[in-house]
Amino acid sequence: MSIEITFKALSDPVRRDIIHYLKEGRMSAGDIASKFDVAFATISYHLTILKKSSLIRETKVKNFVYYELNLSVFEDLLLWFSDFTGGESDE
Amino acid sequence: MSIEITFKALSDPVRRDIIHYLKEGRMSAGDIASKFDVAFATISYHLTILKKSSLIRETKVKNFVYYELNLSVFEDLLLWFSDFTGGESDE
DNA sequence: AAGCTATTTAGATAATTATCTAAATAGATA
DNA sequence: TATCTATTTAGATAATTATCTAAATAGCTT
Repeated sequence: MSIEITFKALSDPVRRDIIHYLKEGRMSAGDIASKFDVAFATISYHLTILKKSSLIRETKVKNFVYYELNLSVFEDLLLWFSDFTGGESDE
Repeated sequence: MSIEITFKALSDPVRRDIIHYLKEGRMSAGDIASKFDVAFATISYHLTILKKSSLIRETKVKNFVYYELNLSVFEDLLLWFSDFTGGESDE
């Protein structure tokens, strides 16, 4: 996981909304897209970025593509932050 | 604190490097800038963005401007992430 | 006041990113 | 096979962002 790619992925409101929806469980690309007022292809673009960041992963079933959160990356991020709040100032 | 502004602030590598330096303690704008190979004014721009996100705060002493981390915002972010990972209170 | 020192602001430009429409791909079904 | 459904890719464009140089601000020191 690259923190660069991950933070870039999280820096867009549409992408944060997507991961919020995925908190409730896996969804198909189409179902995700239908929640937004932007073009289908735009959501596909955002899903690709989220996938590259490993924040989500895909599963193909029939001709659907389902997406779900990859929680282990969120835990890595928690760790990144706790480095600041934790108190150890040792490199 | 707006999560939008905060994530945007964290999405740039120079800004993440700045907060990394500030982990060691407060520093003047000039000392921060001297760590980077970009123009002074560029670092000033980044400091403004970090300040707007409340990730850092400034203190003016003489004609220096010192910056330091604002840890409470990091804790808010920790909370934002733990919402995904299941929370720390429920095991 | 004049001249430093530290930092920010302005204005311009290059690079990156988000968005759109249209076309392409891939699997499912008649 | 032809066609439908779901999704992605391509190409274009608009919006945003990071960067630079030059000028401005503000506080110190003599």
